[in-house]
Amino acid sequence: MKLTPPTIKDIADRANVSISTVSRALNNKSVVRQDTRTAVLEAAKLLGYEVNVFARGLAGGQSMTIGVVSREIGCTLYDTVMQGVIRGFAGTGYSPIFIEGQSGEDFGGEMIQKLISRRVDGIMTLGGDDTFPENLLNHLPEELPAIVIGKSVKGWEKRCVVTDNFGASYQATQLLIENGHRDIAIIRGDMHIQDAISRYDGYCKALEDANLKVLPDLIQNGDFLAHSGLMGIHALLARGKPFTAVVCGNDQMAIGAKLALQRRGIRVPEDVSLIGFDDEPLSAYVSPPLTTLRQSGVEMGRIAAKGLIDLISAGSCELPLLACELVERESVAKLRST
Amino acid sequence: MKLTPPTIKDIADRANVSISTVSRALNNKSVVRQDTRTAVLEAAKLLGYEVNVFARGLAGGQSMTIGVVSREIGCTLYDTVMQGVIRGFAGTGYSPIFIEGQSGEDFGGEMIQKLISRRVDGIMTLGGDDTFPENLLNHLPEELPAIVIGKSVKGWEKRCVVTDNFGASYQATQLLIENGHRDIAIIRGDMHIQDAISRYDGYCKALEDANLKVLPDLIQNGDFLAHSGLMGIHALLARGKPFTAVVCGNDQMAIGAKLALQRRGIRVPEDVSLIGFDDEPLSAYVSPPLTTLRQSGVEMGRIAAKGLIDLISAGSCELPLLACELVERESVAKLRST
DNA sequence: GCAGAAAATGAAAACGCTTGCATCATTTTG
DNA sequence: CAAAATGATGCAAGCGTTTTCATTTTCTGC
Repeated sequence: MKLTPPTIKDIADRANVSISTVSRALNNKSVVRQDTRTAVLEAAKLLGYEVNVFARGLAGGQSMTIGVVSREIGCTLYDTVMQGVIRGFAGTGYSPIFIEGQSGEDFGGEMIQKLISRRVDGIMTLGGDDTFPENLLNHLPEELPAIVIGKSVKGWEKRCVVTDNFGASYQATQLLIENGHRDIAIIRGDMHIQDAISRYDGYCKALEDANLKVLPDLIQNGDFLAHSGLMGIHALLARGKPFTAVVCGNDQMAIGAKLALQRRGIRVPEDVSLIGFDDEPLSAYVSPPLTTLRQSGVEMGRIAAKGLIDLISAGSCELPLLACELVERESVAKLRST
Repeated sequence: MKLTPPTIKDIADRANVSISTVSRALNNKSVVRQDTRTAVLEAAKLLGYEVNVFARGLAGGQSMTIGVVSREIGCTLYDTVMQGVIRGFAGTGYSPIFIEGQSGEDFGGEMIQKLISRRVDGIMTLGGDDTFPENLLNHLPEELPAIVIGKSVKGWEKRCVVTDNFGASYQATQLLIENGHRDIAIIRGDMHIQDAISRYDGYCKALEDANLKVLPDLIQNGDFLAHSGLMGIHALLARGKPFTAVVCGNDQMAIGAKLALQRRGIRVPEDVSLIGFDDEPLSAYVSPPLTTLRQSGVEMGRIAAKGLIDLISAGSCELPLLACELVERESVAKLRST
């Protein structure tokens, strides 16, 4: 590797133009004549020129850096979203940097400072709870392009990449209802998290639309981890209120629930149907294979990245509402007539 | 947010010193008098100063950026390693940027250029296959600090963060042997990947040390995905050579294998014992719960981050060989005397 | 109390790029 | 055909740091 990479000065010499022209040609400003531009571009290519991000950033140009800020990660979905983000930015010149806020962190403070310090060209937020990402967004300079992933934030609807959790959950619950189930329990995810809330709402709506009651005895809280699914079943059972199906906040909890049921001698799906969310890699390989609603984290990340780039360059972006795909496997069965 | 963040000039004015002194004080150079330093630091704090990474980078200082380059990710373990890396750098001032090389990418070219362009202070590589990360490392400037995660690279032993896959696999196989098993099959991971190779080697060594033969008929290739575990069992069974235990390259394949076995009416662990790797979140919640060797990706990432920082600041680092922890659950049983 | 050494500080030159303004070349217009 | 408008290019001033070198201050030993 060359110790001192070529600079625009080198290009300028080689192409017999001034460095300003080189800069303009490289940045696709319109004021360069076509043949000069190609000459410059050729010289640049020949020299293996790569812009010095720092110099550009300093000079007031773009930093080509995107700040991706999230609350504590640890949820499988957002891991894959990160992947999608990385891929989405690959080859675009932008580099995402990830900032993970510890819970309870002062988002207005340190985090913003870090973003400023790096002069990010845009930011993305990952995930949502009661206060995040609103607390961050509120402190952001108006003109900084931002995309929100995983929560539909008031006033930012056009800039949110979300899966239709409500609709998906509605669909899941409806599937259960169509199969004859009446006593449908739910093990919710962490209700501080937006996804959990939307899914719960979808469950309620589906029930109501079918003239079924939402019974507190059939509602159990979890935290998206398998263990809470398992404990959830025990809690549900302990209440004595019978149920024949359970909507689970995600696959992990569904699998925990499944285990708890099976250990108690309750068969899935013969006695109790189960449905999850996310379609994790393993969900197809448990017994019975889990019926679930698939959403692609990678896709979310990709879309968000593309959206943010559009936002930066064009000032606007088009973001589709991502639908979940129902993956019917074997954990849901028709209610046996008793 | 202030539109123009404070600069060292502002601090200098406020503390009645020159900007050079401010710079020195901020960077902990020894040549500043103690009281001047505190004065500067106070002023900086008061103004909410945050260094402009670009200016620093340009001026030849540090970029405070770490390049994390990997082959295609998609393996759950490396997702969590990424998390560990992010956390490991949190609060240190360094920001990792992730670069994912598509397979077949010319590592000597574009990728290096990007790293240079960003003037990274150090790099980390994630994962390993036949040629990666050697192909990258060879093109690196000598003086660039680098840490390798997931492969023990020749000549870089001191800079590799690896789990003892060989030892872990040896231990796994040994556990099976201790339980009386003689006919032990293996479903290997993708043999282009270092982890798969080491695990296979450990399996062979354990067998040999117990005077058992490594039989080609009991060796099956997989790709770390559950489906390949499932197919692996079918292939193994089709060969007709009986076996009573299977070492699987990771938990996903183990769970795929388990399903295949159960579907064929072969009981786990009564008829065939199964052992996996990685201890994925769900591994404890399948039936029977999977015996496995746990390794912590987050821990790997953390350690690597710390190591790299040491390397950058002190010129050397201490990296422990990470041991896997045997998690005994219920997928391994004593061989029934026939 | 002073010479000289050591320590602390300041002035100014990079670092590589963008960009406003001035300049020069090329068209267009009257 | 001259004058004005337009288009393309060059010049030079930053951007906020670090760092070298020179200068000033403080300390040491006599």
